[in-house]
Amino acid sequence: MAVTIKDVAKKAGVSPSTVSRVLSNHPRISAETSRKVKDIMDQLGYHPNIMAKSLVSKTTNSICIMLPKSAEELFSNFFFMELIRGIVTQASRLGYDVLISSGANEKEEIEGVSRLINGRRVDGVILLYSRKDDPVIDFLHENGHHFVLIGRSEQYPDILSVDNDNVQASYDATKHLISLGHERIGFVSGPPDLVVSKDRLKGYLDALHDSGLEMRPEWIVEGEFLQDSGYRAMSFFMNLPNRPTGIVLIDDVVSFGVLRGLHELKYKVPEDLCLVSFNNIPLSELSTPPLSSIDIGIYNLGYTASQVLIQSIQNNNDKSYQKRQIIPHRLMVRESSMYSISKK
Amino acid sequence: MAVTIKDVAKKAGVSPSTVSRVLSNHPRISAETSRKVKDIMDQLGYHPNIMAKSLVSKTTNSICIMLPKSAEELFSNFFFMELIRGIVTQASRLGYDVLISSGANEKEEIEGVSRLINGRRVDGVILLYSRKDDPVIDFLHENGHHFVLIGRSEQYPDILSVDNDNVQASYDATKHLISLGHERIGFVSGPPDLVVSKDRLKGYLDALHDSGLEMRPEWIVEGEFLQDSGYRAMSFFMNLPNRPTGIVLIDDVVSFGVLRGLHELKYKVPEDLCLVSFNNIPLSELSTPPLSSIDIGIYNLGYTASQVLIQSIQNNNDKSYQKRQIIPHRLMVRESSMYSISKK
DNA sequence: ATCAACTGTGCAAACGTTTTAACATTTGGA
DNA sequence: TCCAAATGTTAAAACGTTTGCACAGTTGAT
Repeated sequence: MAVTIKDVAKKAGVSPSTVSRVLSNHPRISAETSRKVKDIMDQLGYHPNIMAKSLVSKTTNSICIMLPKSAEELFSNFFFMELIRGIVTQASRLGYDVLISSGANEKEEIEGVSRLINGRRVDGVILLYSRKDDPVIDFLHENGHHFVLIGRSEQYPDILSVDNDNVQASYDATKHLISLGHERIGFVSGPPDLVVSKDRLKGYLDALHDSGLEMRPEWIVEGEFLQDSGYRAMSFFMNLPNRPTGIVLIDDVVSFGVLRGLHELKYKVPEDLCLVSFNNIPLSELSTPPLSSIDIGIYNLGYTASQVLIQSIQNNNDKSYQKRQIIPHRLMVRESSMYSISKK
Repeated sequence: MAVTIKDVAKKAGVSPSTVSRVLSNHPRISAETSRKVKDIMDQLGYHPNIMAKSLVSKTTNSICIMLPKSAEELFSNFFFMELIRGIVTQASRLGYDVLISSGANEKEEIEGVSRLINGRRVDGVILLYSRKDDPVIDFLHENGHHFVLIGRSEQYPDILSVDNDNVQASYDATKHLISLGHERIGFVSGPPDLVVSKDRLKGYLDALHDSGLEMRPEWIVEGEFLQDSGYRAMSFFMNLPNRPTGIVLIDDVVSFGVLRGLHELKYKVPEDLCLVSFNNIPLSELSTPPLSSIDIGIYNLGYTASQVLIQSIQNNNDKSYQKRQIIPHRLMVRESSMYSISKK
């Protein structure tokens, strides 16, 4: 059917081994033979069978991405697509293919990843999230598979990971409000089982503490990465007797919910409430008013994750490289936080 | 190293063939043998080697998605992620893995897809876009590969494709404005080399024609799927002597650009200009005012594309199924178009 | 009792590569 | 001139499956 290495060999009058060596640029092949074989390949339209190659070489030149079920959420769409773009771009540059796997729950996720990695279909895995106590991480770690985590693991501090300095980023966002004179600052967090929620909360608390500002439990609200959470947080905050004048939010989409609510209730942003959030998705400069946001370099996170994973696959033993990569963040100040509080 | 079918066979005291047959639920295997072999598999932690299986069965149980370089554009992020989710979900349900491929230009795209499909790494391809005269389609069609197009091909009308009835959808959007009394209606299109731009333009023109309304060339503007295009179209329209009172736009993100411009210039939506656009991305109900938009069922497009492709792979010969699937669309009327023009 | 059909299993070839070891030829230093 | 090293190529085994064919044993209708 398809043309194989044997067909090429026969037509070129050499052995299959020679053809194989031409393919891999083996140093001991003469220039003449190489030329001739390559011509025949073109002529016959030869394409190496990747499966056969993988079978014998025990390496697949592909990696897989675990897409969490939470990718269904609104927030995730931009974030994950951007991550995937970064991953695919760098992987492809390094000659790797990318598979996407997903599962409806943790059990399915493990089954999927196990099938792919134990079935020798992929050489490594990228995890796009970091839950606390994640059994998928347990599985990969215990069995010594190659993987990299986008985010941070509390269970295994020394695994390969690519992350932002979320504590610092949140510290920066909070300090930004403090520098504008805000003294009552709220925080809208994400699901408590995500490490990122914890880290950003810590940065917020640190900043308050360092500035000698009051921290009140009722100024901290938990939610999802959904605009509804923002809406609800807004209602809650605005009804407090001594309400915050500024808030830090875990994600831009949550901010959109807050904006919508404030608009409905005829509040003004930033005069009545200042907002700073995370992720700097493209629409955050399109909202009314435009949102101040911490750019976390999503594409760069994905790009670097590919890089790190493939490096680890290729230098199986070499432990010299950095285990944990930190992608720099950057506060984009826009109208939603441009309001100074004058002290009375 | 890893545990193979032979290890299982030896331990179970049967032949490798029997183990293989247990794996594929061959009818002639006795219940007792099957039980025993399966126990041993669990005990040994056996996982079939997918590569070896593919090599002999000449089928990979995977498909690939060609991610166009335009995925870098803003609009695309939500759209493509949603498509991918649909594709991956259905593929995984049918036991297929999904690979993502991309290329910086058409040449790279063809090389990538050729390597994967000729290298027998994937059984079929899903194309996420439909350009006019696309060489990737030429390549796939000429070589008789399995593929499905999300969109429509002008070159090959009878290839497998999943699409909306974009002409009708655009007709509906335009009719909606007409039914509110609008008589001067503009259209903001996308890049002219995309089939979808052409189809939506046609629906708009048909609707005007059927209602006996005037069509003016200056009311039709071409752009990209970017908010900047919307901004520019807005400036252009609002400076016309006899400007439109309503416009149909190729994409929600373009509408965001229009909204921003109108807001800056203190125009009111929908009073000064009514908007209806396409795709109904989640943020379109969050904008001020919320956008009227045609929901095209993005997830469903992806889901169906998987379904159709895999069906075609599995029934290689059977030509009985529908070549072209149309996903229903639905107009979501929101505030941006809720303004009737009274006849004078 | 006979034989056809069925049931359950094993043997061995095949899938398309890579790679080890071996071989033949050439080169060049002493 | 001789031998060691370098160069270029090949034969054959291996990777882990699937599957057509063969075979033995059982069943059941005549």
